[in-house]
Amino acid sequence: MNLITLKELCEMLHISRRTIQCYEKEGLMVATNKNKYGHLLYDEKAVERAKTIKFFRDLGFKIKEIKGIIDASNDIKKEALENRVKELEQKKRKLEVIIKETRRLINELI
Amino acid sequence: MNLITLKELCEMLHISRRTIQCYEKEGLMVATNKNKYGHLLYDEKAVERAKTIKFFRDLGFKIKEIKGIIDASNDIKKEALENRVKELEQKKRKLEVIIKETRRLINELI
DNA sequence: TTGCTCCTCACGTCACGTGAGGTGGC
DNA sequence: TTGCTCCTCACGTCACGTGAGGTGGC
Repeated sequence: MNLITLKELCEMLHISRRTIQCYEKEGLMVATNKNKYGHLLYDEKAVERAKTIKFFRDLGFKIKEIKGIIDASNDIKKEALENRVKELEQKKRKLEVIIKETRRLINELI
Repeated sequence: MNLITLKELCEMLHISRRTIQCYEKEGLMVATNKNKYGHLLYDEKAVERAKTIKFFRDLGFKIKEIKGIIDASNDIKKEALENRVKELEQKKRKLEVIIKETRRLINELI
């Protein structure tokens, strides 16, 4: 049972202490334990949980939405992910359009 | 001098009344006038101003950043826009990566 | 004792969203 | 008088950011 500290977890996932604190307050995850000094500790399962939450966040899901799908069936997860992929592709197309528009504007600003 | 109402401005730009109110409170723009009933009115210059602000917002600039560039020289604007385009392309690449990852995950969830 | 790290609140931030309470013409 | 539209506050929201104040080992 390898336990890591909150700081190590944050460095591993490239997120802040406050972000993890937010996940915990919303009930999305819990620290595995505390050491004798009161420092928060996380085991591998907790680390995986945090990674999953971050993955959903990167996909643009809100914390409350994540609460609704992270422990749901594969069918529900799959549907949510498929819908999200469609939205992300929409977003990507919009990004491409605005990048082009901006390029044009930059050239006009010579 | 064609004046339009706040509602018409909002419909034209596909943004909310509250969004315009926010731009105005931050000092980014002002209503041209009010009619005798106190309704807010905007002339073509104000409409163009609002369009420009929305364009910068779509590009991801914060309101305070917009305050710093909207009335600046073309050189300053150009630099800000070029930096932003680079960031948007970064964002686009990240989006592509996460879309692929999600597709892979969806297939694993069969 | 000093410096360093961690912890737990809790207010701040950003760009609006969402009423609340009031006005004016029809 | 009723219904509809607009207006101006101002609190709420979301996901953290940023101290504040305190603890414990070295």
